[in-house]
Amino acid sequence: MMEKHGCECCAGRSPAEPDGVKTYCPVETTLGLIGGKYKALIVWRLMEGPLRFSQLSKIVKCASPRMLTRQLRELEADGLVSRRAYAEVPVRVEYSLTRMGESIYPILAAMYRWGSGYLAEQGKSVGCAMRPPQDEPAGSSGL
Amino acid sequence: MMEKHGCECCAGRSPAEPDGVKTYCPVETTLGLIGGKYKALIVWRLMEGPLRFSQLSKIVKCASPRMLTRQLRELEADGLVSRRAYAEVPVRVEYSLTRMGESIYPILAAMYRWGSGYLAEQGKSVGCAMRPPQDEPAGSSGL
DNA sequence: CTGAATCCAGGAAGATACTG
DNA sequence: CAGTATCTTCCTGGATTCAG
Repeated sequence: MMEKHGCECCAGRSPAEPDGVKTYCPVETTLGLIGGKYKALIVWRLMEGPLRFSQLSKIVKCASPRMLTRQLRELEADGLVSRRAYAEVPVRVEYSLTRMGESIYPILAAMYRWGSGYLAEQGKSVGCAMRPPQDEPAGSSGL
Repeated sequence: MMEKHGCECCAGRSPAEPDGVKTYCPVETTLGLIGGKYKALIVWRLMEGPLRFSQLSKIVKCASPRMLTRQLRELEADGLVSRRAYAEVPVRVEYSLTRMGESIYPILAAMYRWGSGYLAEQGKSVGCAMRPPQDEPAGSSGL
């Protein structure tokens, strides 16, 4: 996934070094994980607890089933989301965050806060399907 | 730039609300600003001080002049980078961060740290043209 | 030195219809 | 309910060439 050419400058998404050892840029990696369409929103909402496919569909209203499935599959392959199917009738599938997925919350929250400030400075108004982040435990709020 | 359709769920990159008021998702906005190719690397390196076009070319080795120019122009249009041309012969152009551009550093640093942990857990090795982030002032290191 | 102009390929994403 | 299957469009980014 995301295989590119192999140059030390953009060693982000999986270049091959001359000696055959692949290296990755942490920032590009992180961006690649949550940069996909709806991914940030999906992860954000799953922070509150597991959701099933139909519930996610309502949250990410404009995503076609195909897109939603793809994003979820990628998040699953990347180890941020886990999928659990229940053998019931009708079928029930629940998506939840892995511990790795949960651990990315501070970054999303930081982006939310910084983005809000940026938008304010640009004279634009905030409005999205995410809910504002909870205040962090004292000490990290200074980010 | 980045005009899309207009749905409250993906109200990230500039949807039009029914009443004509555009709203934006802070997280999508932030991702849009640094998500472009080489943008994170460019901003990261400019943290250390202004750089001219040729210097950036050496840092972002695999970027063609066209791409580098485009990324820089977008960063400039978004208010993160400022461009200064000196009427000399030969021409000299310096790029530097605006205050808004500098203010995004904690987010990049947080992504660097989280991404490093993620890569470690995946058994992959880190290696990129960025330099590891400096330690933050005590208190915010707990991000 | 710092780009601009042009052309092109590949992947991401949208629309629509269908299924176990 | 929770997806798949196709087809198409769009946009990002790459390669190359030329210019002030």
